[in-house]
Amino acid sequence: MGRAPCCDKAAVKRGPWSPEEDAALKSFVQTHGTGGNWIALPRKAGLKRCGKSCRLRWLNYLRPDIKHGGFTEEEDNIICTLYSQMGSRWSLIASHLPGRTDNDVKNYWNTKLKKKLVAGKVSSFNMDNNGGFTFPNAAISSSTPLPILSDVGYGFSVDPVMQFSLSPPSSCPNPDNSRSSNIVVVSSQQGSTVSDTGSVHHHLQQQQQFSYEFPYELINGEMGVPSLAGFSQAD
DNA sequence: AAGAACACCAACCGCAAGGGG
DNA sequence: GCCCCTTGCGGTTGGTGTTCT
Repeated sequence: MGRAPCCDKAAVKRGPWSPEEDAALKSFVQTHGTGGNWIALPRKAGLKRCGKSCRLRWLNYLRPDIKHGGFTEEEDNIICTLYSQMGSRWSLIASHLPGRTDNDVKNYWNTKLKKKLVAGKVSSFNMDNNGGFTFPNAAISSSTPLPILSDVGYGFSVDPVMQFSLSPPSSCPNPDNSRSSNIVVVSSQQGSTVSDTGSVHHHLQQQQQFSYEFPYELINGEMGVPSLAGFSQAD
């Protein structure tokens, strides 16, 4: 026996919401509230929808404080910073962006921001005192302190041998901070993507600099525009 | 002009956590 | 402590519109 479905799928409507359903849900919630029970709500509101579907529709679309439309550069940077700190915790990230939903942020990341980062169009980041990273609107250079994160692009121009440096925060919470990192370097050239990987174990102490030289191969005699696609901490 | 490929995003699915009995 | 129900979350899918060939 599998898990019992949350509702009778044969009896509920699925797919896109009609304006009438939206109006019915919105009117009901604004008049009666959710009553703390989404499962019972569709029946009370006269909707042939699953409670989960109603909840999602309300939270992601019908709530009055929802902000529709494009993300600002400031929102981009907030998302990047928070993603570098806590990964795909979309609801937490969205809680820092008034009017944005976790679904919005997730979709935006997956469809646009990730590509933007890999293309190096988003500002670089700096380590903060808590070991996290921020994305100031600063020019990117290969000497900028590197982040510890995964799946985030980092654009810069380099020599065939790239040298990265990582500065621990001035008030490093763990002065004996030993880390193993994986590095993925991706180069986007016309019509192709070239990647290479490396790993390094480093031992960070307060005020100590770490650097790693990554031998970057020339492909077909031409250097593309490489970016650091992943620099992740391995525990 | 038409079909293919791509991009976007709303919605669904399944799992985990939390709370009440 | 256990079970059941509900909510919340993140990953994924699928429909639709747009761009490319």
